[in-house]
Amino acid sequence: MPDKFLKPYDPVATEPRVYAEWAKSGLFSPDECVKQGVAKPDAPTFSMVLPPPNVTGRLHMGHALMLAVEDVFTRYKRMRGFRTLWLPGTDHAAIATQSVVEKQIKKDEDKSRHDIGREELLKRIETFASASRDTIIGQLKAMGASLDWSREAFTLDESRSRAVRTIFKKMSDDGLIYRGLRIVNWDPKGQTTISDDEIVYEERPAKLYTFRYAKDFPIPVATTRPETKVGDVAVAVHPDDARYQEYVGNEYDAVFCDVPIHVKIVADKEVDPAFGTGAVGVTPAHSMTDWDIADRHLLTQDRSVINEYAKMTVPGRLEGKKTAEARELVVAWLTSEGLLEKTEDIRQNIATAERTGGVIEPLPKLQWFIDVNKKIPGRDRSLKELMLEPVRSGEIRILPEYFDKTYFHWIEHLRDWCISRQIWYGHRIPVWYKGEEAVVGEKPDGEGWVQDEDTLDTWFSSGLWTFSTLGWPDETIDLGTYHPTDLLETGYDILFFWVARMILMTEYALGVVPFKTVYLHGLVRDAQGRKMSKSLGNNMDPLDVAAKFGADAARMALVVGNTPGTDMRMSEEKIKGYKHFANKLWNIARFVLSNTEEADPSAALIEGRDRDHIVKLDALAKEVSDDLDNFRGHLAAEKLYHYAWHELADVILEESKPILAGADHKAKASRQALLLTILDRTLRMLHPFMPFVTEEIWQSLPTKDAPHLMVARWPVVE
RNA sequence: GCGCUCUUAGCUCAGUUGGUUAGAGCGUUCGCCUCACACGCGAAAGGUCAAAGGUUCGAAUCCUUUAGAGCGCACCA
Repeated sequence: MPDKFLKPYDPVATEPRVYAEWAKSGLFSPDECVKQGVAKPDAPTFSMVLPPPNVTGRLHMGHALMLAVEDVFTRYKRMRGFRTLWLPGTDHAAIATQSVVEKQIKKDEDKSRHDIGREELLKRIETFASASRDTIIGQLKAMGASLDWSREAFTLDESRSRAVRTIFKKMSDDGLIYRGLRIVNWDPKGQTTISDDEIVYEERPAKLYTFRYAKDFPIPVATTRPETKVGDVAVAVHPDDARYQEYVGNEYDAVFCDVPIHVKIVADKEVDPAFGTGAVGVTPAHSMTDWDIADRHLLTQDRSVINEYAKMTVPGRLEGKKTAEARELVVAWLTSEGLLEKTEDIRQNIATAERTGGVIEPLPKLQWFIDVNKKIPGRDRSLKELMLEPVRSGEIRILPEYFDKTYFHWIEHLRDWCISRQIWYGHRIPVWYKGEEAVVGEKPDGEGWVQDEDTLDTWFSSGLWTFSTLGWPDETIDLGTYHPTDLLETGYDILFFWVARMILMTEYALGVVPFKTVYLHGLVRDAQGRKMSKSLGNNMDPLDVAAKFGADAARMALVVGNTPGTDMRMSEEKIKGYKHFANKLWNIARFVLSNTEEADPSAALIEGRDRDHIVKLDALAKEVSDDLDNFRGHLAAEKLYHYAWHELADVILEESKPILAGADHKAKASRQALLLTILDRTLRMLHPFMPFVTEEIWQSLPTKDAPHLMVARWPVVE
């Protein structure tokens, strides 16, 4: 028995060393597995892409969960002889990354991005992103992730950029991408548009004002934003509302707080007769629904009264004022004119930008969109239908299954996807202008071409991730071999952001699904069930956890009993429990090795009642394999834990003591072979969950039949 | 408003398609440094599976209703 077993297991000293040995072997790569004979050249494949972490800093426990689950399946498939690819990478995360760097610059130098300029800002972001990437890669390795580093990708590298340009051009040629004036979610703080999904609603107290535009105006109107009323072009009432029917069609002129307005009364079914006065002042330029109402009634839509800095643009006393200030001025004016009828306190949901916290100001802007309803030429289907079909048919299976309802619900309400952003970090829109001319795709030859200023929504490039990472648009061997991928494992919180976009992009570009199964994990919360966040200071850093308890312990704590789709609570206590388990394995090995030093490990020696233990273990192996085949790692882990501790240690080891000390040599030999066999198989099955400690022990076993446990054969009887 | 999920031992959660006395971890109580392990061993207490009704030979598991909690989407004039 090696001396190392005389001391308790030390994960901190062991884990980095073991990882380095794996990395050196090259066996994270399926090509190398084939070359070294641990996978057959024609073996079935199992492939997965790593959801690329944002290069905004460092990983949190949610990432650790993702890594643990994905590595479990990866290692399992690899041990079962699949040509297994788990492909790593990072995401440039446009807005998120830029806003982190911008904040830092603001703090350190009190400068805005406009003070610094596009080129310089990009340089700084790239430096930051590259440092983040290094940190993140270190964390991925510390968690034991068996990722194929030879294929590492980045959403903004040249190969991925080419994929982005290619698909943009294809979509544009198919008429699916268009540029149009629409109401967008403008974030005045971040100075960019954001998508509907990047909005967070915050409930705040607000005041609801009931007023008339003028003394002779027949209908009182309720609003929480009096300052926008200078942009009104109509008043909408419900078609069935008896109170106002006689006025529908009438038009009125008024001067509202120094601003001349022209208001028409229209009937629209969108109006809720029970809210306020049942009459809506229609402000097309600054409200999504009002824009649509104006659209239906052919009213002016471009009556803009607020600019990108959330300041008023109308002449008179409001000019140049911030909206909040303007609101007070309008209320004061209404009061002095005797037009204000009522002020009520209400609770209101305010749209804010997820990244910057800025209050969203809906503005009409010229933006790039993807049309999700238009039929794709030659396919007789819209992008929306492409997203719907594979999930509906079961070609893509979402786990837990109930999430497909959420998915359908979201798609049904999906509107055209605004893909342009007014930030600098990201894929620049591949459209080139010269005078009246515009060219989509690669930069045309000749002088004087200017590229579109905007960048693409970061999800545009991450939507390509399963195939851009495999070399698309080139017809690479990787693409043919590993795509569609088998499993996509990610958090349910990005089902729409990312999973749906991947299905859209892949179905569109390749006409196939990006993955066959979607495994959605839940959120990792703190011991009290709160979300982990910087402001609460309850974050756990996976590196700290690994340093304290070992990555194996952290992985087990994250995996055992953690059903997909369900949030979990994490605590140091829990992780500590699995550190103890790693030590338990260590001591089991110590016992077995010290009692079998001169023994023959051949399983053929096992006889009599000892065979029953093998039968039991075979049954467990079958169950665990079945669980893993069906992505029930949480059950498999629990069963193995229970077996190792309460069967192997508590029962088998205990009953072995008298046999090993006894005089019956045949029984002793059988028992010794049994112990070695069971320990060997248990370690194999635990390896996907606790790769480090199992590898470290297995290296000292006489049953060792491969260079690494990582590529040893999975012990299941077929 | 539309939709989804959850409610199982003191706490945190499992329980795969309905099938024998409902499980685990932590915690608690009692006894143990027994030559693998005190990061441990042995034993014990603890649950009308939210409530009511239904389907069934049989329900924590399926259906209906109710109550409470959480989440998503929409609205938010």
